[in-house]
Amino acid sequence: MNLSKRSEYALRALIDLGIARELGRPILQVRELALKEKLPIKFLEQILTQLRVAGYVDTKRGKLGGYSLAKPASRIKIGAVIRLLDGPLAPIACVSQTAYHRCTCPDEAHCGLRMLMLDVRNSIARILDRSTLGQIVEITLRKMRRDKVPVPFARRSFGLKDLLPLNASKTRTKA
Amino acid sequence: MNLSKRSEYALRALIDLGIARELGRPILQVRELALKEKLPIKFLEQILTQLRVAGYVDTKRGKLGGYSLAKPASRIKIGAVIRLLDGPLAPIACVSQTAYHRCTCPDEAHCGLRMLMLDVRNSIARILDRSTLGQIVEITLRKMRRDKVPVPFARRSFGLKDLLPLNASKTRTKA
DNA sequence: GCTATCTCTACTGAACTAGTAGACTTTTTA
DNA sequence: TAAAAAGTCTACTAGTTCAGTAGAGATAGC
Repeated sequence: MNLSKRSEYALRALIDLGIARELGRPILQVRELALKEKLPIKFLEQILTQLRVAGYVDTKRGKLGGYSLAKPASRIKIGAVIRLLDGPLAPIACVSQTAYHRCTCPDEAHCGLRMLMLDVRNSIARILDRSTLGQIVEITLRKMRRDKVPVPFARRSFGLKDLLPLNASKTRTKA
Repeated sequence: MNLSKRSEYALRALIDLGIARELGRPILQVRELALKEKLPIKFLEQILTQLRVAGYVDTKRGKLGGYSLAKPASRIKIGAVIRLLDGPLAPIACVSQTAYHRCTCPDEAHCGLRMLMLDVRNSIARILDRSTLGQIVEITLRKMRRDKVPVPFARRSFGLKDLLPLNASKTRTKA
């Protein structure tokens, strides 16, 4: 019943991109994403490439380049992202809707295990196929504001040339 | 979101043991189980050993030996069996009830991914921790009878020394 | 004591996971 | 126009897990 690191990192990155866009910063660099979520940068890069190929993110090369969402967050379904990276949601292939494969049991119609797993797969799919990135971003932001937690990726307020290097605020938070 | 073969085979075996007991044959041999479910016998043996150590099945050695359920089927929770063989049900460790482990995200309380995965884990656990082997056996048997499908592991009706070898009925079914 | 059964330990090939490395291309900007 | 800063692409890898296989040994029934 595991979510792979690939999927986990992909979702974290997408959520961050969604939050950042909502706050007026449509483009983020791999470095920023990796830093914020403490992920290995090169691994994250690979994952973002996968997301680009699948049409979830756009990229811009060169200086001031980076990644952005390729479509409205409300149209990105979490279930689809997980299926892309981890394969089917179903615990066993014989109850998968998207990648059905017969199992070895002699009689599917009377297989107790199958009935149970079908229940599980439907329950998982109901949640993941209905929730969108948009919802998650919205809920997260609302919670952060309610609890007065500083939101990440706030718009840079000093024009293109920032007065502070990117990690300065991080270093100074505790001081 | 995968169920391992280990868990799958374990559950198939337990269900079979439950059905067999219900039909008056409390003990089954590995060979019978492997044959019915088409599983590799030595692998299944390993799994059954694990189930024995955990107290789910009893064994009897020697001729006429075999495996039987160590407790009432109604007291065997599917979730517990899966946890034994596959580890926690939760998709990520930071939402596990039985094996919680902090993740790398900076703020658990405001992590959108976590909220979502908590939902998924609860949904899975709700199903698997509530269903018992007894329920599955009961439903399976009822379905089989309703559909007039021949039930497996019917009581041997000719005393200890069967007139037919074990696989004869299987071979002849189609003829 | 023979035979059929479970028991225990060790081994293994293949696939997967979670990365790392580095040369290359593209864009900005000084 | 060239340096710097970004993403791109391909290849590699250590470690782990999965799904078994193998075989000698213990035990019980006949």
